Amino acid sequence: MILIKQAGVYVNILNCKLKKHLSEVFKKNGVNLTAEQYLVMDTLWNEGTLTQQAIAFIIQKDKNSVTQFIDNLEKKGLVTRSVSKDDRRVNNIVVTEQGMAMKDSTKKLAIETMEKALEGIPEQDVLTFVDVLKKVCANI
Amino acid sequence: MILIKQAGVYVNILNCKLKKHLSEVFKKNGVNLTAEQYLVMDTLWNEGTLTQQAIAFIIQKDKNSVTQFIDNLEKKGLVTRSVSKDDRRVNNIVVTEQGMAMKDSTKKLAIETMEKALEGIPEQDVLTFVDVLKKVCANI
DNA sequence: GCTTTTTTTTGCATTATCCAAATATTATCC
DNA sequence: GGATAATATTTGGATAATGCAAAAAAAAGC
Repeated sequence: MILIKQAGVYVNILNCKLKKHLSEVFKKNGVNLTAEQYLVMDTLWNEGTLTQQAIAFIIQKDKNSVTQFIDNLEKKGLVTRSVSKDDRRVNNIVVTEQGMAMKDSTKKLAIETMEKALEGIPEQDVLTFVDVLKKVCANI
Repeated sequence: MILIKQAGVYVNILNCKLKKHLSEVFKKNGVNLTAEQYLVMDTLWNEGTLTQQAIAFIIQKDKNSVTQFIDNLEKKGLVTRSVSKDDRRVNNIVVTEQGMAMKDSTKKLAIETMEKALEGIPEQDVLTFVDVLKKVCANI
């Protein structure tokens, strides 16, 4: 019972710490991205060009938030909006050269940060952890 | 490797969903609290009167955030600041009658929300989940 | 007593998120 | 074909969480 309540509390605390920590690691290494902006960039790096709606679906944020993320990433020159030829309501979000140039090093930083965070935790427990995370996401 | 990266992503998504969902449940039941405000109230309900610094330590937020949480809770009439007699720099944060009146029903709502979120997940996995959450928090 | 430390506040900035309304475009229905 | 509905995105306005730096007030140390 107590444990159940703690789950929510620790998810909150952990999220906060992870975001802050990742920001610091990025900053130290000259990467100017918030956690959410990284989320978007990583999605684009993995999936290629996507519409804003598709991004919103994948990272499970609402459309207004995505509009803002793209605004900020565009200001930084990392992505561009390109109106779709098929449907002119749609923006295709394309990673720029500058955005691609930082891909490998930035991904590496993110992975190293998570590896350090998960240090000393048995692999099986990490598997369970991610599995529960996904299931709870689906439950809500 | 992919899995490790996912952990951070899902912690972010889950936190967002949990906060939103809890807000909705609270709202539906006439409880006017954000997730963070609930965190503070729950801490005070459990521990009794605390200084702002103690609250910040327990919920692991910074002092400025706590100042704001207390401001908002005070506006809602749920807590009061009471200058300590021992050390006049210190505010003792006291839950008001109104704050105490909502304790049981609000706690119940929060627990039920988490129970639903964890529905269908084996108890052993929930234990591992919370254990990993705590360990990762400690790692950062 | 003077300096340092501690607790909290204040002001200011950014970011994430939400809601509702507006815009532009496409799809549908009669 | 033209009115209407649906879709993708933007905009404006709001709240909230967080961060940083400086200020204020009180206590502690020497």
